[in-house]
Amino acid sequence: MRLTPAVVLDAASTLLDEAGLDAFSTRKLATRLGVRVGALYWHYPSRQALLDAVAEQIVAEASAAPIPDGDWPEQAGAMIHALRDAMLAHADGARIIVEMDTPGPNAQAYIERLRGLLTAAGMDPATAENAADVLTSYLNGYTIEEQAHKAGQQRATTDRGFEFGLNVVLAGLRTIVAE
Amino acid sequence: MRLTPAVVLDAASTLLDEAGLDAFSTRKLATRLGVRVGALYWHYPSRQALLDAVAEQIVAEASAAPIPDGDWPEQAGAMIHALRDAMLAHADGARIIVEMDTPGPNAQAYIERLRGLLTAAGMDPATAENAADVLTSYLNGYTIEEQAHKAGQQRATTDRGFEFGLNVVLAGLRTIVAE
DNA sequence: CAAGTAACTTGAGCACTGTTCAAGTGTGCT
DNA sequence: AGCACACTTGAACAGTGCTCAAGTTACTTG
Repeated sequence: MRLTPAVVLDAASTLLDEAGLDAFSTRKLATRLGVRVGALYWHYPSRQALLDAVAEQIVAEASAAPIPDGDWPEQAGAMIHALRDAMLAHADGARIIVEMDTPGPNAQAYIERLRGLLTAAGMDPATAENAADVLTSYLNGYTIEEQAHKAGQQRATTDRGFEFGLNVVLAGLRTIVAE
Repeated sequence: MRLTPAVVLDAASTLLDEAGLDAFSTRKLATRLGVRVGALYWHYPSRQALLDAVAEQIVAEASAAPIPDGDWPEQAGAMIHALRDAMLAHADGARIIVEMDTPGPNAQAYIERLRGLLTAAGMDPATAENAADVLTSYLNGYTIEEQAHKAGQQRATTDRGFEFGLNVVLAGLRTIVAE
C-alpha cells in the first residue's frame, strides 16, 4: 500500500505511544511501515515535522472536548483539563506539545480560544495573554514532570496534586479580575 | 594535565552554554579537553550523569542567593526567582534541571527548604508539597518555553510575563493559607 | 491503447551519536 | 627497581537524522 501523510502520522503516533519520545526514530517508523527511511522524507521534511503533526493531533483531541457553560474560571479550567487529558493519553504527550517547533492551526486556535475566554472575563489583551501563559506554563511544567518522573504513581494522586495547583492559579487570577 | 571530575564538569558547563543542550555531545566535550571520549567515562558513567552534575551546579548557584526577611510569599518568590536566574544564566538551563535523572543533594535541599518555608507559613506537609509543586511547575514550564521559543524577545518582556504569573500563583496560595 | 509525466520509493551513503573495553601508559608507593 | 593502581587510548558496536541519484509505480494526456 502506498504511503500517505495520514498513514505515516498514524503509525508515528502509535510508535510514539509504544516506545516513548526518546526511542522514537525514523528508522523504527519506517520498519513498522515496511518501507525505507527515505520514503518518510517525501511526506514529512524532518523527524521534528512529524512530531509537530502528532502534537497538532493531540491538541485536536483536546479541542474536541466540550467546554461546559459556567463562569470563566470553570471554562478555563475545563480547557486546561482537556489538554491535560489529551497529553496524558499519549506517552510523553506533554513534551511532544512543548517541544513543538512551529505551532499549527490547532495549537493556535486553542490558545486563541483560551485568551478569548479571558478577555471576555474582563481582562485586557495583554493581561489575558499573560494569564493564558500562567495556565499553560503550569500545565506543561506539571505534566512534563509527571510523565518523566512519576510514572509509578497512581493517577489519582497526581491528579489531586494537579487539581490543587490549577485551583491555586485560578484563585490567583480571580483576584486580578476582581482588582 | 590529568582529568578530574571537576575539570570535566567545568568544560561540560562551558560547552553546554556555547552549544546548547541538543548540540552537547561527549565527543565535542572530549575534543575540547584534548582527550578521547573513553576518558570521560572513567569520571562519569554516562552523558546524563554529567548533565545531572551540571544541573546540581545550577541549583547550587540558585541556593547561594540570599533569601531576604519578609513574609512567606516574599521568601518563596525570592527562592523561585533565584532558581530562575540560575536557569537563565545557562543555555537550556531549565531543560537541564527538569530532565535531571536523579536529583542530587542540592536539588533535594532546595525543595526541602521551599517546603519548609511553606509549612512554617501554616500549611500542613501535604499541602506544602503541593504548593511547592505549583511554584516549581510554573517556573519550569514558563522558563523552558522561554528558553526554547522566546530567544529573540527582550528579557524585560519575558520577565514581566513571569512576574505576573508568579504573583498570580502566590496570590492563589495566599487564599489557601487564609482559608 | 501508447507515451509521457508526475508521484513516489529505494539503496546506498554521509556524518554524526552514546557507550564499551582490552590493551597501553603514566604516577606514586614500597 | 619493581609493583600496583589510576587513568587513557584506539577501536569498535550499534545506532541516529538526513540526502539524493536512480529506479519504480500510477495517472493523465494525445
